[in-house]
Amino acid sequence: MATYDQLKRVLKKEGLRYTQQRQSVWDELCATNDHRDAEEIYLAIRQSGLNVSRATVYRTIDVLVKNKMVRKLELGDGRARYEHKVNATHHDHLICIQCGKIEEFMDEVIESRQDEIVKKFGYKLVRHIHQLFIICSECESP
Amino acid sequence: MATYDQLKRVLKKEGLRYTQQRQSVWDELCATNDHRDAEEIYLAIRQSGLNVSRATVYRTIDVLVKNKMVRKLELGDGRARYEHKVNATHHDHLICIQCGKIEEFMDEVIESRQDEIVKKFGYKLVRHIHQLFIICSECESP
DNA sequence: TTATATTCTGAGACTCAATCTCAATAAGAA
DNA sequence: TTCTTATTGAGATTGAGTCTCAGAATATAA
Repeated sequence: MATYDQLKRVLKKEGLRYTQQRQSVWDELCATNDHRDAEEIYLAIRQSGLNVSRATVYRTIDVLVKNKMVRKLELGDGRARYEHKVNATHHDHLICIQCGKIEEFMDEVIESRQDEIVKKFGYKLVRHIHQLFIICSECESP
Repeated sequence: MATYDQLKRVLKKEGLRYTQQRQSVWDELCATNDHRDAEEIYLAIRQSGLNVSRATVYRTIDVLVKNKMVRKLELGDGRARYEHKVNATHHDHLICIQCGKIEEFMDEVIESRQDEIVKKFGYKLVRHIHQLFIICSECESP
């Protein structure tokens, strides 16, 4: 697995042990490009025959998010979604409020305007959330 | 009170009765330009000597949000914040991750880029969230 | 006005994602 | 392999927000 070393390296950096459970969480996150919640990831791992607890899933995801291997998405519905960042470039999201489909967008102009706004205030930009809640074409005219 | 009629009109439109409790929630929301959570609003009303339940605060806020008298802000920390929209123009938010201070920004270029992006996808924009998480000048060099 | 119907409220039970606890288990250094 | 220490899992706990339902308040009918 290509990302096996990355996990080991990050765990070592954090002073954490390499375990089968942590590997399985990372594997499952990398298994798709979906934006899934913790419960879906937990169930998918169990589906594959491995025994991992919810607590471990949450704890491992936290480490991965902290080390930028995984991105956490807050959509305002009380359940965080996660996406792995292997081979990923920066992007923000379009979310269909009807079917829940999530798509990605990236706009250089918006990115630089953000920087300028923050600069004008004299602040330091740490991260941003930019979500466009839409009705997708399938939902608009099925 | 300038916004007294607005509340009555909206309640009538929704087929709801005008009550002291609903008025007090709306009054408290209008009392400041802060971005407060439901608990803070609940406590502020009680502080002023009125007896209103948490349930009523939440229920009333929902009606106000639905009717665009109040805006709900999801910052990803599990507690929604609310701001009244009296005399307010559209804006998005800068949030200091150190002290929690919230400031407002508005950028025509970003607004129109958003529309273009959504149009390119063939979707219909319903609403958007754009939050810049920053470290403010006071927190950066105290 | 009084009677009747309907909505509203409040206290606390409940939900659900996420976090915490702690005894048992596993990793890894020596 | 032994020993120390971190990790895990089951279930308890948290906390924001929602729901329930009997009693209170308000509107409508008479």
